[in-house]
Amino acid sequence: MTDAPAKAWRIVLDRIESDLMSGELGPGDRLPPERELATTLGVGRSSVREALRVLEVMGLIRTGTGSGPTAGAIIIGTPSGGMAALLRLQLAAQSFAVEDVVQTRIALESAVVADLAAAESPDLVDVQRVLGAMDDPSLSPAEFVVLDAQLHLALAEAAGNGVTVAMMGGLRDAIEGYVARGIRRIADWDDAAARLRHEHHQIVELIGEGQADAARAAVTDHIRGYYATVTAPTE
Amino acid sequence: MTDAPAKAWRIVLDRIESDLMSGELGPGDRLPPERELATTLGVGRSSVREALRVLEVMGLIRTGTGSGPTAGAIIIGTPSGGMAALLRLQLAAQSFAVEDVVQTRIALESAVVADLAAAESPDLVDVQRVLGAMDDPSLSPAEFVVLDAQLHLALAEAAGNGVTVAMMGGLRDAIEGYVARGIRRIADWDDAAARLRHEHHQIVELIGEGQADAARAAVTDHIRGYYATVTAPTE
DNA sequence: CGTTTGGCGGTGGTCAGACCACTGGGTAGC
DNA sequence: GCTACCCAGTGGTCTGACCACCGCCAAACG
Repeated sequence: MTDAPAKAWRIVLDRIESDLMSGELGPGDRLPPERELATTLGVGRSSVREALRVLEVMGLIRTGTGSGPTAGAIIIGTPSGGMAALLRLQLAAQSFAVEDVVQTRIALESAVVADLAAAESPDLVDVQRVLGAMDDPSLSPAEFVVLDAQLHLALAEAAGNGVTVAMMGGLRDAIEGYVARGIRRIADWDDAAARLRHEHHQIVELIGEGQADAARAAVTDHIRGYYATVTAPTE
Repeated sequence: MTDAPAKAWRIVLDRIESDLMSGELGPGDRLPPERELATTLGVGRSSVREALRVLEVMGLIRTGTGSGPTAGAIIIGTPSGGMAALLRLQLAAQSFAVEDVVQTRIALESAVVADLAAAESPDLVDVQRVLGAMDDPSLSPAEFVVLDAQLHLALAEAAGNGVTVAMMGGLRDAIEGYVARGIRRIADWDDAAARLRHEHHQIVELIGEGQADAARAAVTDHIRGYYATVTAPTE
């Protein structure tokens, strides 16, 4: 009873996780070849592959064919995509509501700007750079959206919290498909873009002035207004 | 160049995701049998299994052998575990820092209590129930920690944001292994527990009084103090 | 007639083997 | 010395097979 026969792929997953935690494996390291892992752990190669697939989708490893430094399963240093994939799938499965995702994004971003405003001398170089790039009036809506994403990510990165960066990126990625439909519906794009630009500048300014609460409120309004615009009634 | 041959398992994953978004598949539905999916999509069964494994670890489906209603791959209604698994693995891979996880938890929970305090008449029945249960002075540290987790989760659920609930649960789960070591190091457990109890009551009270900012500050101090205690120098 | 029991079909779980594409390095040929 | 080729090792995929498990149903039994 008590000893439920562990599934083969879970053996592999657990082993890799414990090796990661013990420091046996670390960022940049290469996992043993699939065939070797299989014989070592006493499971079939397909089971090993199922475990590696999970790690790959979660953004922990990168697999490459051939030989050389790029081949094999390599542990990724900076996480990327995993959070987005998870949120996107859960959103698709209706486990999450779009409204909740937006609200969570507000919670995280308002905390980010509040932290930045409270910081002694935040490093806003990247933020300022993207902010300037967005002032180009010839930007297409698609380009504008890309830069907008970069701007918000830059703010999170400036706060220095990797978890928040990953979550914010994931949250935004997950709802990108929903807002993309809305972007094309905006009648007066130039007007909307002008408002977003103004709000961006205002938020960064508030951060610079150390007004945490005001920055928090501005970001909340900014994000909520953004989604209100792109999800406005189509008629 | 442009037509990168899509990996077989990604074909399966994308197909299932699109079926989910189009409403073709929904919570409670059963996926086609692996063999049928394989022939339908023109891939091997092993590729189908790799995709399903990803969905399973992410908490989207539950697989069962045999026949009957519990057999096959069934889409889960309420997400669980996926976020925790992702965060735990990323933490193990040193992609995330424990400090960042704690900070993100503070950001989310402070937003939760602020929302609750701002709400007209929040439903705090579950919160009050767990709060009362924690007053039992005969609780062991392990039991106390379990109830503590329930309390914080109950707060998030009261706010009605599924994404935040999942993230908070995942964040807490991910660092559970780290704090478990610290719990046993607390010299004066009764003293620490008394302080935590007091802070819990205070936070709930502030929510009831609608003092959003004070509740936010109290939660921030509460969580930071908690982790400061369990990660205190061992000497 | 009611009950028990056995087999049957369909499901996921796993493994073994084979083949392919790709990459890098070593070697034979120029 | 340089070039072109071949080889070994890697992930990627498919096929076939076998097993454990479970519900269903019919046959056997009382």
